[in-house]
Amino acid sequence: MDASAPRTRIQEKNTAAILDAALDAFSQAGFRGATLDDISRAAGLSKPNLLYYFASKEAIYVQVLSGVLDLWLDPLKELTDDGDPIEEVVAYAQRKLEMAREYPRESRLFANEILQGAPRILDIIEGPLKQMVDEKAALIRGWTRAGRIADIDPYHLIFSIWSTTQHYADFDIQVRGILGPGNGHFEDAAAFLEHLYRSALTPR
Amino acid sequence: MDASAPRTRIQEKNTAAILDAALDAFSQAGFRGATLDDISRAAGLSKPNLLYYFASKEAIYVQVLSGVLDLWLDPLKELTDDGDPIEEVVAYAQRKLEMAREYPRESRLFANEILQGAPRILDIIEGPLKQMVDEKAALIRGWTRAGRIADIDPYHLIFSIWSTTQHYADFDIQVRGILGPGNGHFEDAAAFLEHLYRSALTPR
DNA sequence: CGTCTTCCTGACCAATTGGTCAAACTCTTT
DNA sequence: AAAGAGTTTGACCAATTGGTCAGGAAGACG
Repeated sequence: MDASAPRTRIQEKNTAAILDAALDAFSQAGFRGATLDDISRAAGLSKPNLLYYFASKEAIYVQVLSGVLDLWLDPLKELTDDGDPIEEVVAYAQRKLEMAREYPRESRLFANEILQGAPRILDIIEGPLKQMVDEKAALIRGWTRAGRIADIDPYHLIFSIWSTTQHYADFDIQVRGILGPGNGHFEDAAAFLEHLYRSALTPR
Repeated sequence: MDASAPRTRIQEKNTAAILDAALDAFSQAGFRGATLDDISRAAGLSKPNLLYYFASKEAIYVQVLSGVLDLWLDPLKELTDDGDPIEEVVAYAQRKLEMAREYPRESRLFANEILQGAPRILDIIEGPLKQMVDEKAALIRGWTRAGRIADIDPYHLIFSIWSTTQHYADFDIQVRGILGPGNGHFEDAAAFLEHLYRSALTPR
């Protein structure tokens, strides 16, 4: 069966349940740590039925990962030359932080994949992702040359935005262990990141 | 056998080989992803011989993790009231970056553990680690109150230092995929982070 | 209603994996 | 060199896990 294009209502419902359960499982335990039994139990289906919809564990993982990738690399596209450069960058950081809050499972799955050496998406990183980052880095370089922002390495700026924002999803347990439960710290993080990038980018 | 206190030369050599191989394996594949066969092969020992030195896979992992924790939480201790506050924070970030360069395996193992929900070290996070962070946060708060640095959330400052520096170890593949191979980017990262934190902390 | 397709399951399988154990080997010590 | 401790291994085991398969149940449709 090809579950990438559901044709009936039952297929649609079940593939959605599988992918959601799989996102849960894979993001918590990694590819190897998650089992088909876990996923099928969480999806409310039998294991053979899982494999009726997807050819293999790998196939499930790849489809989940593919969905995550689309979602994950999207916000960067919106970093454009439209408004004030500093506001653009700050807004991008806020958008990424929002993603970490709204989609922690996706963030963790991505982190897991990269940690294991990105065996399935290395070509995407070295291809489309690199290309987009190069593009945005050139844009930022242009702002620096025009004197609109401080002289700053655009690649490491982007890396720092990725890391600081995703930290609140990937290291969630650590953050909560230190700050206590609840979600209030996201407000503080937003304010902190705004200050961090505004001060780093403001020409002096 | 209790491998935590080697008594003979053979024990010393073999436990060291096992722990090193285990650090390799666990940091690359996580606890579940790594197998005793992997570890024993890399250590040049038979599997039963591994289990002569360590009671179980879990015991190996715990000992490796314990070593990593000691190493990992150390640099923060050196953040003191000795010199100029801004230089102190910048130096801390540089130290952490240096750790990411020197000990990427340790960084990844730690990241893996936290990602999986820190099942084995949650008490350390909520206890000693939280305590030390609280302490350092109070120190930084004091600097702000004295007008020596900008008004900034000390907890999120520490989180951002952790995330930006560890990113170069944990997301190494992504960084290299975008910047190309080699280690030259660590110099650029050091310069970037210095600028980032200097500008964020300088009172305006 | 009957038929054809889609959906689902119990039973089963081979491979992997963490771990055991008795026996053998080697090194140290007296 | 003999005793005794420390070290190593091959053979084995039970549990888990990804995956298969033949057949049955349930929908869709003319």
